[in-house]
Amino acid sequence: MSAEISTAYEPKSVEEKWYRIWLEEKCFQADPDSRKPSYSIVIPPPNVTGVLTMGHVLNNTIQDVLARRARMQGKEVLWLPGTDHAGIATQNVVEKRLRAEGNTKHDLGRDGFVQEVWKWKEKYGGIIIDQLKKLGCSCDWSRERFTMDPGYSRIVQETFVDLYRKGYIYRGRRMVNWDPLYQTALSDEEVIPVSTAGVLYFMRYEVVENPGTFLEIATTRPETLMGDTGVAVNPSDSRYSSFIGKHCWRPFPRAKIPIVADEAIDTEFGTGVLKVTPAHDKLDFQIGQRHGLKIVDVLNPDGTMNTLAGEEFVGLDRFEARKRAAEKLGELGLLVREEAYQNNVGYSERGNVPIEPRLSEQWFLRYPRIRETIEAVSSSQTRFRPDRWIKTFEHWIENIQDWCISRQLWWGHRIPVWYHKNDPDRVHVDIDPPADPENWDQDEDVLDTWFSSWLWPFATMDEPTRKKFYPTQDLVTAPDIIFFWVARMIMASFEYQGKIPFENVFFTGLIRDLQGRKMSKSLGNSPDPLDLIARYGADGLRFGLMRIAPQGQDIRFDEKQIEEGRNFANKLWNACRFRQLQGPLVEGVLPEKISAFSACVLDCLNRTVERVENGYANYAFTEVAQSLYEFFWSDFCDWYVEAAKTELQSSDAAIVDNCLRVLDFVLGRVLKLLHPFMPHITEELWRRMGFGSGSIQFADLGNLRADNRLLVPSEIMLAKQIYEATTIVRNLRAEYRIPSSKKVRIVLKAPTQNDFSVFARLVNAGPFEVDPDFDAGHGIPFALTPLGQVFMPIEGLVDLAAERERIAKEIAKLEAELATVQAKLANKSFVQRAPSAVVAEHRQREINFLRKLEQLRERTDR
RNA sequence: GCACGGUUAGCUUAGCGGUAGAGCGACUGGUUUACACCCAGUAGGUCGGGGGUUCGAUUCCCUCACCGUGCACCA
Repeated sequence: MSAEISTAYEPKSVEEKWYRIWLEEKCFQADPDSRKPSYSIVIPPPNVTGVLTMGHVLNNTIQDVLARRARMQGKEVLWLPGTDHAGIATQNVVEKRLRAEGNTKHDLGRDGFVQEVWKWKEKYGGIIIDQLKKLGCSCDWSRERFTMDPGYSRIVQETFVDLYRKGYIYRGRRMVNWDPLYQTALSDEEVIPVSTAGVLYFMRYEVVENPGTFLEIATTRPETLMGDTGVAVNPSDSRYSSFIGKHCWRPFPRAKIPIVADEAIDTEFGTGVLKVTPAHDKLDFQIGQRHGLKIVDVLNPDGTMNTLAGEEFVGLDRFEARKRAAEKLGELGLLVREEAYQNNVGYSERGNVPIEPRLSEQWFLRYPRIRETIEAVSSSQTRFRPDRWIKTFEHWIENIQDWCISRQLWWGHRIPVWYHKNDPDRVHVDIDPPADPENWDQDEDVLDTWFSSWLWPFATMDEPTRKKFYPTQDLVTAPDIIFFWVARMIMASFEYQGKIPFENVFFTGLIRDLQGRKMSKSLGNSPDPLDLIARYGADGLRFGLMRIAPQGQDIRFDEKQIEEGRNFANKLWNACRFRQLQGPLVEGVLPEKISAFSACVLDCLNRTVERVENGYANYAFTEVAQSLYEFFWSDFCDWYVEAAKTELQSSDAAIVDNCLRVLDFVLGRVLKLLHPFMPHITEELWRRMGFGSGSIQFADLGNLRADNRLLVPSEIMLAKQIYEATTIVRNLRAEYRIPSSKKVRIVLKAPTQNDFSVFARLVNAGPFEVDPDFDAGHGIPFALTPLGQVFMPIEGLVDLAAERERIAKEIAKLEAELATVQAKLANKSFVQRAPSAVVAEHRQREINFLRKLEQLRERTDR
């Protein structure tokens, strides 16, 4: 027998111990040469700067559940981990450190800075990897990848070169989203619309040809008026048609600008007149193109005004300049009025500053394989779960714009393009530099981080690994990166592997706080998962979270739920402790000696296995966790173990023996079923109890159900009746305020030969009698149970009035229910149209109610 | 503006055509052969409002309100 188990489960040492052993035993390593069927999943690579958040916990717990279950199903499992170099985020972290030391990246120069980032990465990067280990993740760490590993980088560059040669990648001077803080272009996906309280300024421009006549114009951005090179109205707008072709005076710097007609002008908005600033607005740029307007850029890359804005504005921040421009308009008598105005302003996702539409030279990708990608998702070749995300996905991809893939950063994959020093039109696009590098300059930009992430599922695998494990089975991710990542991976996979990258995409919900707000650093409403692990254990955290994470629905996080997870682990621990105190394990349930209670618990187990399997089939992890929770706590601990306490005392050795066998059978199954959710505690108990010498991770999940021959319906029914009767009698005791610890005489008035020792114990009877001829005196507390009439003769307590009142209440309740049923049965339409089974069920209920009422009335009438 | 979710006991939620279920919290009682991270029991719900379909609607349809998310607009 193993050492005795302590009374409260202490996760810390157990979790650390097993994780260490799993790594030592290389339990998580995937073998491409294995003959077993494969199962694979690639981790959504967290930022190398990242620390574990609740989102990661949710995400990675689900992946671990899937991976561990697959392992137990006898599959060769690859869960491939790694981190993302996270261009802006990482560069920013290192720049901040430099600034703290009084340096800038320019002091180091490009190469020096990049080296500095690598140093930082080696020293501090990837903390999250260790945190994932604390969570128990069964990743194959021997295959950990980083998006800037030499091999990975090479694939990124090859991809660029290949797409360039195929004509998908091109360079162009275009309007892009400019982040003035980080001073780089961004893709459309990195711009977040934020509802902002602003001001709509109504100003007036004088018409050159009609002095004294003014056009009134509404704008939110007066600071860009120095870049106005035109004024536009809708050609159908009769208010302004006479001005088309004439000119306005731009007030400062004073200049004549043409009045043009353009369909894009909304006559309803503002005054119906638009000032056209082609350098600082996407729509204005298009209008400018159509009418040959000049482009005057009045902003510096950092969001301050440049010399073209005029002397008094130079160097002012754009928001300062806005105020100043409005003031100046006022001084000139050109500001008509100001109006409070709520509008959406595009913010940089990373920099959290308003982005600036800016004309610049950038690299763009025209997406490949769009049709195949739409088709793969629409036809469920890659299946989205829940499938409502298909619509979102289709809408995005059908309106897709070319992807701006260049970033003005130093940290990242440098664009493999060189320009000839003497002949700028000569470009060299290749993964290798030109043979005469001294005559060439390499492009200064790096690629968008997502341009490396979109290759993740296959760029992380070598050829033999791909052969065995690609495409992967499941991808688990939050829906907020459906465009950034999921869609693009499918396209890349079609282009380079000729197939889908994953069979299923499971979109988790977002974790919110109890007020429904997103968790964020600035709100400080995000609990630290490591702190939760320290207090509740990784298993408790995992199970608690999984039990409240409904399919594709956002999750209101409540620490109470994690506490319940810990409590559940403790319950499991103690149930095993109870079992261990009874002696060593006994394998195999014997059909001939099965008790009613055993049959009942095995029946419940089988139903639970059914629910669990359905849950997994539907990716309904909450359903899986919840079924296991209910079965184990309620059916097994509350009912079966309590019943077992009686059976284990039986003088019949066969009964004792088989009860132990059933306990062991169920516990073994429960440990296996729970292992994907609570890997550490189940491993500890599995080995400590002696269920197997090897790791539970590889225990066969094949046959979890009890043999149907054990499930005699009449026996199951008997157990259920006894349980129901137990509740009724406990209820009766409570009504009479008899402490649950106090033994009290219980008489079952029924002709029967069954053994009621379990019942007697469950209701804490002392003594318990079965007496078909019991002479029930008046006022003796009484209840109707499925076993028959139960009396509770209490010494010195015969309160006729109280008992009568209690029964009267019960009668009233029954009568109300009876009335409902009878009303339905009296309804001809119901009897005729409802399915006969439903009608029959109602008739049966009517009979049952009548029978009960009769017996209750008998008690009061006497 | 368009689209997709959600609205069930004080809180977190399950159910999704045929007697509304759980956990937490509240209340009552409890050191009973593991577990107070526990056990037994009680109270608490016109299932967001209105209309429709149906013998019957929390469940299906329409509509409104509110909350959330995405997309578009964003002068």
